[in-house]
Amino acid sequence: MNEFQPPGRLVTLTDVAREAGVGESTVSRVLRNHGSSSKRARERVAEAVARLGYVPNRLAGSLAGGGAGPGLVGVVIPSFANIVFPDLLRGLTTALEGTGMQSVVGVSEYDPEREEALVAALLSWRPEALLLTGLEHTQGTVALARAAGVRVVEMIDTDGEGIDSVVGFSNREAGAASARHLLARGYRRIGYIGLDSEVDLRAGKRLAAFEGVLAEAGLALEGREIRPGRSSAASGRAGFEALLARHPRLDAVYFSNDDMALGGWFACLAAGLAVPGRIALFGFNGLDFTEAMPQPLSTVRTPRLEIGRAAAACLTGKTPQTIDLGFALIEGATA
Amino acid sequence: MNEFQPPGRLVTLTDVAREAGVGESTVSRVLRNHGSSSKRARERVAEAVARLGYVPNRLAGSLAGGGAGPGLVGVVIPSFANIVFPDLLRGLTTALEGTGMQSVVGVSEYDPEREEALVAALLSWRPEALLLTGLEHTQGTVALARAAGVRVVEMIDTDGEGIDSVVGFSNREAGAASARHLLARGYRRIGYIGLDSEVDLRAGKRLAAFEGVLAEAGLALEGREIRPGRSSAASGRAGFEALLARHPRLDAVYFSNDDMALGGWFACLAAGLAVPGRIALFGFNGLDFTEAMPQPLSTVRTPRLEIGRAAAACLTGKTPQTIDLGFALIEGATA
DNA sequence: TCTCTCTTTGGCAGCGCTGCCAATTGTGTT
DNA sequence: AACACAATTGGCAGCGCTGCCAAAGAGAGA
Repeated sequence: MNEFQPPGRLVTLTDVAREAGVGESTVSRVLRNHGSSSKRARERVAEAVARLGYVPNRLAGSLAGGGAGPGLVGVVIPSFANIVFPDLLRGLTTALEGTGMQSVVGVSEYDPEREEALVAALLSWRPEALLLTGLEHTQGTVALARAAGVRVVEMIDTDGEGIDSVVGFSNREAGAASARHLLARGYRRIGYIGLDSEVDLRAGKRLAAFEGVLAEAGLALEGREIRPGRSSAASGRAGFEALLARHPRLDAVYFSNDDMALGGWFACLAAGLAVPGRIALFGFNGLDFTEAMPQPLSTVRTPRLEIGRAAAACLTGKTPQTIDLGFALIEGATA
Repeated sequence: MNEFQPPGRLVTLTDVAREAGVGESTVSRVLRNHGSSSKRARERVAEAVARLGYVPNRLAGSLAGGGAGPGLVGVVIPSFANIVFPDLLRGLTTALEGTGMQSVVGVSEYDPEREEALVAALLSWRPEALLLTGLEHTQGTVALARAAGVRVVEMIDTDGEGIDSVVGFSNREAGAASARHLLARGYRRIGYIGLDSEVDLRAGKRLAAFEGVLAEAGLALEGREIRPGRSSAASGRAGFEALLARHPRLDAVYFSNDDMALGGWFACLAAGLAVPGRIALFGFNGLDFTEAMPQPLSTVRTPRLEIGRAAAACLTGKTPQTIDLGFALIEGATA
């Protein structure tokens, strides 16, 4: 590498051209392997690049080429604190690997206004595509996304109208399936533990559908505990203990998330409550640990990695797509 | 928003200038709130921007301004699968919020070569700074990072020489402290369960220091189980069962990660082994769930969020820094 | 040897923006 | 009313690269 660069001025393509004794366009062509070039030119350029330690400037490249070549993908997720979203990114990154695209990530903290600001900020980097979470956005977000003229993929939820492409599963159906499962197992005095539905809209949809099924059976939630902050085992445990203190006769609890359910299970263990004999537990997401539990958690497995991967596939697609990847009800041993 | 844009041509600053009836430089100045401008100019520009739905092109802006204004930050993590790294990103993103900087994330899958390729790719977007994980990199990575002329922050590990800035804690000391704790509690027949140390180098350092302390006490690991794939409760449980089958007389197990330890605890529960009476469990990371367990897990809490936050602070710093954020040994109830 | 075609090459405009500078306008002073 | 001075403004070069095009070189065939 060249250690004699005056700091502040990086090696440019022009430097490489001079060093290699060829024209700029030749260097450009060789580097992008685009158009024809002689073997000799390719060698000289490669040498010069290595000698100078040239790193192309994609800002300039994308600007000049009108976004030619693989570029950036803007991604907005609500949070890093819920494992769901890293899982999404994991699937996405895996699938993006090899395309040369890089993701620029923004975190909205479940705030639609912040999401809008992030979308504007991300679009200013002229990404090739925009990935959002959920279907609910501000008008401004929708307008920005539409006007950007790039593929937009909304992930996770399929219950509603998308801007462009949608990849996910039906949260409503997942909630309904959970309720049907509990009813089929004979549970009637059911409680719910989750976060604010105004914040986690998908959990809100599941809960609404869950309650809908209960209502059809002439039942209602016997109690509910809405927890502040993020989803965690500690919060689930505290919520469970509080809920059970208020409603001692509950025979099942539906959690918004497996993390929370794990906390509930810990609480049962600590209090010596038989699961599911005394009380049944039902989670959501199908996180890894659930199957390792002495009694596997009854839950709904969501295709998080697959959503990320499918979203990546959508990005490059020519036409908008709507993909429902479904979910799987895991019977487990806790409900 | 303007719905009449011929697709493919986005609104430019020149369009805004024309619409507002002012010069381009005026628009530029107003938008960046840089230099002086009259109230009238500001209003007209704001109107035009709103009317046209203008989104600035930062590719052009950064190119022209020599990287002026808040830009991109390149981040390379080994994986999204280990909660540690999303936690890092969470801290980072939180701290970056409001600076206007956006992070471009690459995942190396613990492969140094891939890390090098990612660094090259990220640098081509001319980020303001580069965040790497750990201190071990290929020569090429180091050369690229050095030549880039930007702040480089290596996160998590402080056991060694950094390229520029370093934020983390001593993995060696964490391993040593864990061993001292187990020895002090009287455990002598100790096993280890973790992933390949060649892959997770930090875990390797912890284990080496752990074994070093045992050696000083005239002891050695009685057995070890190296698991393929990623860290998970399921893997921890399977590893624990396998290890205990081979070494039935173990009285304590040190896990490379709390996830794995949770799996071990599940195994004990399923097999009816008293913890820590029959066998003690010791984890690493201090993940959220550990404190919600009926017996809180004995572990070492690592300052993951804080590392992310401190790294963000380093980015903007004028001089390289080395920050050791330490760790906390959590006595818990399993060892 | 000469022409015709195909390959390879370099020059240069321009992507959208910012920095610089000179020109213009407005304000306060005597 | 004429002046100095500050605030505001627009034109234009140029950031590093790519696309286009015309020019030059290399073969191939007559």
